[in-house]
Amino acid sequence: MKDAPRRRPRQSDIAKLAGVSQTTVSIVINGRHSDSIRIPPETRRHVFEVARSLGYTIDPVARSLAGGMNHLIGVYTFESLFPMDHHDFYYPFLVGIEAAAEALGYDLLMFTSATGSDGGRSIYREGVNRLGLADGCVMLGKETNRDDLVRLRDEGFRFVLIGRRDVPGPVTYVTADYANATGKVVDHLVGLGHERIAYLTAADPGEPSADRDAGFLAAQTRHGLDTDGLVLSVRKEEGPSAEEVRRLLAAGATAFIAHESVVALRLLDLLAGMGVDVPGECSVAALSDAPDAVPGPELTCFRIPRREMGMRAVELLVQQLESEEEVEPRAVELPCTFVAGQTSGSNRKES
Amino acid sequence: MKDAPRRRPRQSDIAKLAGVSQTTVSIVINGRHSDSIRIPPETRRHVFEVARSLGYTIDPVARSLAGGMNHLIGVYTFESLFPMDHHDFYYPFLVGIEAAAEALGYDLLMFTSATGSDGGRSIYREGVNRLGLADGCVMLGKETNRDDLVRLRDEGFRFVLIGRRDVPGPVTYVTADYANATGKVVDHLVGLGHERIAYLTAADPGEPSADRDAGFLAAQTRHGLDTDGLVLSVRKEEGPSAEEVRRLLAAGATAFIAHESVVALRLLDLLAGMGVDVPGECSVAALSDAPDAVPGPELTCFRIPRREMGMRAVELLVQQLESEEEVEPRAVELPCTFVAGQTSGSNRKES
DNA sequence: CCACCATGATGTTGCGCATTATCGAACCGG
DNA sequence: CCGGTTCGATAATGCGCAACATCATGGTGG
Repeated sequence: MKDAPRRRPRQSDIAKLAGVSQTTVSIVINGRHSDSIRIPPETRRHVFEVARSLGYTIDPVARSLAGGMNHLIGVYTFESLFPMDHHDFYYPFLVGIEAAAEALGYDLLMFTSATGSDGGRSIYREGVNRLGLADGCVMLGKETNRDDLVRLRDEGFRFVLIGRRDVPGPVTYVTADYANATGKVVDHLVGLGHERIAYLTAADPGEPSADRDAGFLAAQTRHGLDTDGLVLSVRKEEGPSAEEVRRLLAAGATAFIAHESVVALRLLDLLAGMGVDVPGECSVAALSDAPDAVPGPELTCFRIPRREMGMRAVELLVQQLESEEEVEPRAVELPCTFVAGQTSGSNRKES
Repeated sequence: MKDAPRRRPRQSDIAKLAGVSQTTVSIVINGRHSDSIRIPPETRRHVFEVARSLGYTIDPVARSLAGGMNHLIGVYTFESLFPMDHHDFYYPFLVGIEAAAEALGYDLLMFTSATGSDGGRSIYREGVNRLGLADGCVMLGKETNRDDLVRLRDEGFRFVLIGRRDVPGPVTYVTADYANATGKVVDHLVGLGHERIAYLTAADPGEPSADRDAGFLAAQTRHGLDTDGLVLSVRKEEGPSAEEVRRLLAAGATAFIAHESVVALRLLDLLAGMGVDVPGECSVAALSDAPDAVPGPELTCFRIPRREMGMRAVELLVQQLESEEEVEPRAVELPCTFVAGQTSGSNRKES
């Protein structure tokens, strides 16, 4: 009894059965009657009944085409969206993005096909911009291609970045206030009596690192700290060597601040290996959050409000999309929350 | 220099600029030239160039309406897609889905807006089926609404389920072979000399639970086990009570099998509290995987191949989408891998 | 009895694309 | 020089819906 693939019922089907016009059906279904457009309750009920009996559902595609917006927010990442190792990195952002999108009635379009043959991702593949599928886009990830971004904006495409980018011209982005948060960490250590603070900055550059550096510099000036021989550039993958740590200790360091929590954790291991007690003899702090499920003492650090950043990004984007006029690009900085943790204590070495 | 909100370029724009017809543009863009439809490479290149210079992207909505493919795979979950607590549950599926989609050149459309006012999700909200935007859909989650699924299928919408569903009529789904894996766990325990095995099944029903029960039943028959007074129905949220565990021990249980790893973990705590040594005096096993980042001994259990399930689901779906004729619905069962773990040992109580 | 207005609709158009059915020109053998 | 064939394209149509402009009817006041 399998008849030809049953077509979905359309408004015109309802119209025919109910003895009204397709226009009327549309008005009734969308509840668009008002003072100027009147459909008596009786007719409305009738149309609804027929619609129900047919199992009618609006075709979102046709509606979109007629109306303009897809109600789709693109999510674009420059790396794989669901990586095994970055697990804890993207996830909180996505949680926020999903929550906001859901609240605002948008669906999420995750771009995965944009991967080039070289493995790297690019927005423009064969000159075609897949992103256009979405009404606007939230962009996430570390290695943003500036040229692509500029081109995107010049095409009039709406997007919001998560993470600050120094792009020529105005863009809207949401970031965390790394500079301030860094300042608070320094304040904390200084408040504990530390005067010789070793600073392990990130070797690979980027705007977030720059912000942390700026925050540290400001705090350093504020407290009149001397950092002679106490600054070290460290690669995330390698961490500092034991030799380097020994040198910093020899230079009088009583506290360590590392950009990456991974580096801070490695530091803890090294110090333990040297018989240096943390936080008894020496304090360690990180300028980002520690991975959730890592055993060991809680780091002195700050939490990056990733969830909130995701939400704000979507909210800003939707605001842009739904306003008629051009919206001025905005930069939003969300505060980080300081975590005292258990790896910092008062300085016992009186200088 | 701010001009009126720039419209997206359309095929007709390209056509005008390139001096060809919109039809030609469509053919070129979609690479639909063949023996019968010929466009010389020169013209093609030209059209592509103009398209690129305009930053053209296909409008998925229009294309959809016209009956074409969007190269969009929908991902629909009956609960929040990125939940904080289910973190480890969905993620591996998504990893697999993304990988397969990327490999096959599809983008992912995550449906979040389908959440009803009651908080629960339904495909049909106010009679609107958003899913139609995607070419097909991968469906994920625990509380599938059977009626919705049947309706979807009858509308001719293509989808693949992750997780088995007993839906009237044929559907394609990918699941794990829980029955077999359960059997292997039982075999393992029996091999260690256990004859009195307590079985903690899930109180809230569902196909996966049923499969485990079936697997257990088969193994029980195979080994001639007596389970008198050893079967307990347990709610995941609560776990068994200390009293219940004591009763099972009194009934001679030397090993426990729990559906949920959470329950198994709680069991471990309870046994420890009673001074029962695991795995010395008593063994514990789970019929699912333990959360990754949970401290404590590794559970005897099996790993559900979530990543692979996600990949297979996408592959099956794309296969359906890209074949001309109707594809016979298929049920795929992927094997689980047994994990010996550290919570089971040989039975010391000689019976 | 007509002019006028409120009521309750309807006909038409177009969103951007894919598809179908054609069409003109060039070429080629006889 | 003409019928056929290949090559390279095109005009027209429709997908399902919303927006816009328009229209028939009946009652009411003058």
